[in-house]
Amino acid sequence: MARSFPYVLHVDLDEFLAAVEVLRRPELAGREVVVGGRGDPTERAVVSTASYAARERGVRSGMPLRVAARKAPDAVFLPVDGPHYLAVSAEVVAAVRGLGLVVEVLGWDEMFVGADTDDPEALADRIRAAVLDRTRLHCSVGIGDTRVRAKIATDLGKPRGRFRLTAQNWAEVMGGRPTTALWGVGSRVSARLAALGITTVSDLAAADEAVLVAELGPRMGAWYGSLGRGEGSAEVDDTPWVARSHSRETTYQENLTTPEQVAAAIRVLTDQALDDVAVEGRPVWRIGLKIRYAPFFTVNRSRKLPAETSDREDVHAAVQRLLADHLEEGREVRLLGVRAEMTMPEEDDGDDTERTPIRGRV
DNA sequence: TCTGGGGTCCTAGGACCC
DNA sequence: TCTGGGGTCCTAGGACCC
Repeated sequence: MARSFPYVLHVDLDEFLAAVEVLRRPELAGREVVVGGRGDPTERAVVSTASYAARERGVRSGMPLRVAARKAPDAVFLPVDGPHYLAVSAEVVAAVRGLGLVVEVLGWDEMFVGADTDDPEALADRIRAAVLDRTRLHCSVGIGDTRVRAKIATDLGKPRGRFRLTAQNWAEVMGGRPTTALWGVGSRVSARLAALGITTVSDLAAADEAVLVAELGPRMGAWYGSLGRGEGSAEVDDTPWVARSHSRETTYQENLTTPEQVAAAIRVLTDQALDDVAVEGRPVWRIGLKIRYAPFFTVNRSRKLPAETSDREDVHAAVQRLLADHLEEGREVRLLGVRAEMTMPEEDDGDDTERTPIRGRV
């Protein structure tokens, strides 16, 4: 159930993937550790998480492993071990739920927690202690009177700390920062805002909503305005997430060059995506295809199926048709992806749930 | 520097129907 | 012969997040 709280806490593990790997290999403590891809810095892959020591050398999430290796030649490179992180993540969530709190999981390493208390700092400390006690992992906690403020506050408390960000200190703490400091404003939107003369959070907070709507659309325009003021929901919803789609994509170490190679690779990806769909037990109603041609030009194509289906061969046939209709032969292929969108279970509550643009999990 | 993988949501434009 | 207005469905593309 979704419920509003006086305070929302945002709990975020510190250097999660790297910290988990250090637990498995204590001799790595304090060292430059980079987790990404298959752990081979000569491959086409990027950094998932770098330890704080590696960050001091300039290594960042999303950076190509090759670049990371140049910046931190002595770093230890490790492969991403998703299943293990998922298991550890479940332990972290259990530690917080064990305190009798309402928890909304956002991803592997973060969650919102409902706080009905006069002393949110004390609760934050209890959470940090419980997580450390059960998993030997450190986390940081953001305290806010909205979800947005809690989420942003966490970074201000990192590492191993906490920070309170509410209507009282929002303008003072955030006003002078660039709009990209906000959760949901990336480089593209910040550039469009800058063209309107809006460069800081306080600029955005004071911006004319009509101007924002004209530039960014009716829904998003209004939403960005409130974001600049830190306003928004203070709800925490602990109902389990229902996935809308599953997808698989692969960047090939060597580009694919023939249509036969591409068709075979698409079949493999479709099978993998359908394995995830099968766990959900819901039919597929739409399929998507992603093709990244060399050097780096990406197209997405999708198609609604003539009828919902749970038959694997139906989906295979549809994906192969979509591919045949859109693959440009003679161009080398760097990445392929297949997405299957599933029907949603019938909703129990008819009223349309207030959905914020920036969501998603993992 | 040479750019992963798994997701979600929003917007715009064309097709089609009344 | 040149032309409405509204609504819905579908697809492509964009943006963002972890």
